[in-house]
Amino acid sequence: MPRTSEAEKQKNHAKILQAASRLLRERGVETTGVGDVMKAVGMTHGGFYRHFESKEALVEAAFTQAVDEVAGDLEAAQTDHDLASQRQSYIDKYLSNEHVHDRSHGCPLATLGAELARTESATRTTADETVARLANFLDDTGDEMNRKGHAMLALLAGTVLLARLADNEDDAEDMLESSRLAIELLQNKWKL
Amino acid sequence: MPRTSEAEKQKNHAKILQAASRLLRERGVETTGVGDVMKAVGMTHGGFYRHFESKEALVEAAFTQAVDEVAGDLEAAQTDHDLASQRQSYIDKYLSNEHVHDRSHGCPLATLGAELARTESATRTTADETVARLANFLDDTGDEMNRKGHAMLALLAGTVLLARLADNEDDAEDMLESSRLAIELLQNKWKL
DNA sequence: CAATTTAGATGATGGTGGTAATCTATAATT
DNA sequence: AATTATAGATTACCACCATCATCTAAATTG
Repeated sequence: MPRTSEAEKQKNHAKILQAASRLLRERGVETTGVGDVMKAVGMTHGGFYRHFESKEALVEAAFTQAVDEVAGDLEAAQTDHDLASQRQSYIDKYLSNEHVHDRSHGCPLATLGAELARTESATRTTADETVARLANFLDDTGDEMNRKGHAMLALLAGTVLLARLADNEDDAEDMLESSRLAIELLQNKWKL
Repeated sequence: MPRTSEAEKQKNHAKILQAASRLLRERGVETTGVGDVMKAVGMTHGGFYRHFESKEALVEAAFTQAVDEVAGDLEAAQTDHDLASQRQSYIDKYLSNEHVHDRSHGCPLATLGAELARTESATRTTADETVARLANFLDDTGDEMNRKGHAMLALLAGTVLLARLADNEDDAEDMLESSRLAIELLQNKWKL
């Protein structure tokens, strides 16, 4: 059957990346095999190394892809009409039931953060940069360190992390509501 | 060499649990093997199944152990003289550099939460209960759902999660300082 | 169109990890 | 003291996984 055209190769590359971006968030880095990813795109594991040098390279690319899916438009949106409403929309989506239940499309920091923190890979550095990007998107009115934005992001990520532990739908929802109130408080009463 | 006395077996059991509690937090569940744990206590993997029925049973016991190490005295302390200072001390320790850098003795929710959220194991339920315990320790003045306490815990866990991604000591410290300010705000300005 | 390159399939390799079987020396029991 | 039970060591087994070698059919090149 092989070989495929150059155009098709690029499509397949994108599909692998997409599948990885979702599967890694869904099942974690260590628990997702190269073969799983390839199977998800309808291919066998053999062709993988025509697309990526190693699993680690895939993880890095997929993480970046996940970040871009979730946050890629944020900076672009900052020149748009209503930045405040864009921020609020992001917060609302972050603190939604869908986000809690669908890891595969959610924030990669909440899902993979702990795993990445254990590594010295380039992916961890990417994750670190993502923290700054998101924090700056969430707020840029505070001090130079943007403490307000960082605190808001920590609250968001921590909320989803803990809400995903609940085996009860209502508990998860309470967790989200708690966080909404806290975010509001941070937004309105942050001094300096 | 075998066999050892009943008393020694119990000691070894405790040592295995302790090593697991630390190694799992340090390296994660999926990346820590039964053999690694046994090696850490100076034994070979063979004897493991005299102590635990499976790796999953070990994980559950070790997680509970980690929780008890970190939070076990909290409820007991609530009858003590100065609950408020005890809370503040807990928060200060949580938001410390040592906590960020020493995963092996830190809060298991921050380290293992994401991994546990993917499972349906008893350990996840334990983790869920731990959330409630800690939230109630952190605050009990609010509504019945204890939204304030839950928001505070989410902020704490999220902060440490993200601070551990920083490859720069100062960035991590800024993250912690941001969170301290936010905690203060939640403590003082939470309404209802 | 002939020659060459290569995307993806198949299968092998080496390593690891969880679990079970067996062994042995010592503790517990009678 | 003799017997029995068992903690921990050794070894084996099986499954999984990352990576590589090889094969092939089709795409690219000239």
